[in-house]
Amino acid sequence: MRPLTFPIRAVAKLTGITVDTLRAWERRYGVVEPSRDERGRTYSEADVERLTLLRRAVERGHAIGRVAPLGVDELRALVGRAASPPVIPAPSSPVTIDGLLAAVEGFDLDRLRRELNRLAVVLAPRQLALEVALPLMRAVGEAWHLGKVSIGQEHLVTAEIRSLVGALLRLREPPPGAPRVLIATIEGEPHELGALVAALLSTGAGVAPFYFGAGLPPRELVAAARRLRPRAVVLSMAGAGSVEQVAGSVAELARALPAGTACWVGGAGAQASRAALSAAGVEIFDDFDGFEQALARLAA
Amino acid sequence: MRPLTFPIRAVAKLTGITVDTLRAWERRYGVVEPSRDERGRTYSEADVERLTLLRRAVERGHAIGRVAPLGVDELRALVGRAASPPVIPAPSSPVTIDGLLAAVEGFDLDRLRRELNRLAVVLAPRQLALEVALPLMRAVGEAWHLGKVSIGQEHLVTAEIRSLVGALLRLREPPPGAPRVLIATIEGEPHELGALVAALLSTGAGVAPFYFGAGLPPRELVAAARRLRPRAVVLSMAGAGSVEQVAGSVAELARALPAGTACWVGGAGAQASRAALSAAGVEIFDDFDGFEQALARLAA
DNA sequence: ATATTCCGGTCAAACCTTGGACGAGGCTGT
DNA sequence: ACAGCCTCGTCCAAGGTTTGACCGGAATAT
Repeated sequence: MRPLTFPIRAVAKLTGITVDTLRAWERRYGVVEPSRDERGRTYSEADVERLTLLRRAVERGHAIGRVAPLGVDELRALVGRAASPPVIPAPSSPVTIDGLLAAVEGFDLDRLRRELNRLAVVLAPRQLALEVALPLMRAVGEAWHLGKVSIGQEHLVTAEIRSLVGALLRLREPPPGAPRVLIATIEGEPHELGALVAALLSTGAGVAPFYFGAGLPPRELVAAARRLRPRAVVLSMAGAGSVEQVAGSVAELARALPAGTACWVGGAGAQASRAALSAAGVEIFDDFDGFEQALARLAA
Repeated sequence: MRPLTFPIRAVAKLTGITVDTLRAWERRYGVVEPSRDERGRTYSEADVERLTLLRRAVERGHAIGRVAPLGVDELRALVGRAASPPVIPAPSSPVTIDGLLAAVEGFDLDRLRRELNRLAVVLAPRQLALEVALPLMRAVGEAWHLGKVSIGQEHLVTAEIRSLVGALLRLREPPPGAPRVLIATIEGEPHELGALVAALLSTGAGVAPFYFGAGLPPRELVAAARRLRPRAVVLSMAGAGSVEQVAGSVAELARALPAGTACWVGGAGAQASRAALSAAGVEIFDDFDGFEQALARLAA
């Protein structure tokens, strides 16, 4: 393949040096020696890198006349990365679930939605997922056991949170080239909140989630994995239904995944079927903390 | 199944190249060789991809005459490897803001909010900012000049967009160790939309924005820059008010910034006071494109 | 009739080239 | 302190090419 070359205009955009200055630097200091063709200067990639370094050096106060004759290595040393220490500590405001729960108990959907939106604006998605969505669902579950909320109310709040998290999910575009994970819930496992939270955490960790929703047959997931080539297939097992059957499906899936694609499972159901799952090569996460660490390893 | 083909009009929409230019490119450089049927040219999907790449290359400063003979792979290399497998093709679907404008004209805040939220869910933040928020504000401004909307309506939609973009901003947490920029509007410049968009673009580029809002005195900004040590202080100058005075404040600020912190300014007001600003060492951006490239250089 | 496409010709704006000049800021010697 | 010199980004002029857009006329389909 022919080496890439750039006309002066493109170099100006890439380096942030104006066209005039570029020519002046070349004329006066021989900063680079681009080759020419009938259309004018053609810079090489090496030229562009050198110019970028020079620009940075100048930005830091060095005179162009002094740094112009330096070699690339010297320039690189000159503009070496400076990590900057001072970070503003974000005051972590305690979040109360009580207000939300009260809204649910009072069937006050409006208030619930308002509160959730307010929190969504104030909190980072990760915080929202871990400190609001999950505790709220847990609280609602307990309230249901106590007979304080009905099954209808539970569905209501689930739907609400689902749509909120779903919206958050779409709002964050992963960086290009980020590692991919495929996130879903397997056939027989209808609770998708855990999967949603996993998707949200993925985006926060610089991993691109492909969220497939709840109740996918293993075959579908395998087919999807073959096409998308994710680094991992992430499944959530809440463990409310028939754990054995779900675990069986997961094991079947894990064995059929292409090489290079791991199978990660979290949730109470996963912990209940630890033996069967790990025999099939599944990695089990006991909490979202471990999951986030695994994500960080992927993104690194 | 017959392979998909597109008439010239559709290709123009898809690639963003006008019909005339499309024909000129073909005539002069043989950029693609679409087949013909009785209606005219029929472009293949490959043609469309090639043309899109060419357009991007031209946008980045390459001369069409020079890049025309290059192969698809070379073009892709030239344009940067943003080409992950096209799982989410993200066709640059032109978003219409007519509905939004109609909602504003009809004082239909509910509908405006609904529409904006819908778009916020569907579109990536970058797209939302550049293709919805900015054009909408421009359209509202024009409608105001024509007397079709009142100043109150303008404030309404401004507030709405502001809160939406503000929410988006908080939703994205930058990766730890990312380079920082400080974003604000200087004393005397009340329009903060440009600054908000800049903040949004920063997060997309892997740069952590510290957003300070509108109307900061230079002294405050310098003090903040001293503590935070950002790589750049980014200011938006819409240029509605007294441009000279604002430019003076910006120049004052630029001279007082600590070494290693650049001063970047964008907006119509910046272009109007180009001379005074660049004398003070301010870097001026004519469009968000240039700003994004500068961000990319920071993050690199 | 109206709309779309075709083609070739034409034109103005943008671009690249070289070389010189201007001016703001910094350094130095008196 | 002040004049003089140097540095360096920007601007200009002049001469050339490139390129996007527009025009007019013809063909064809709705």
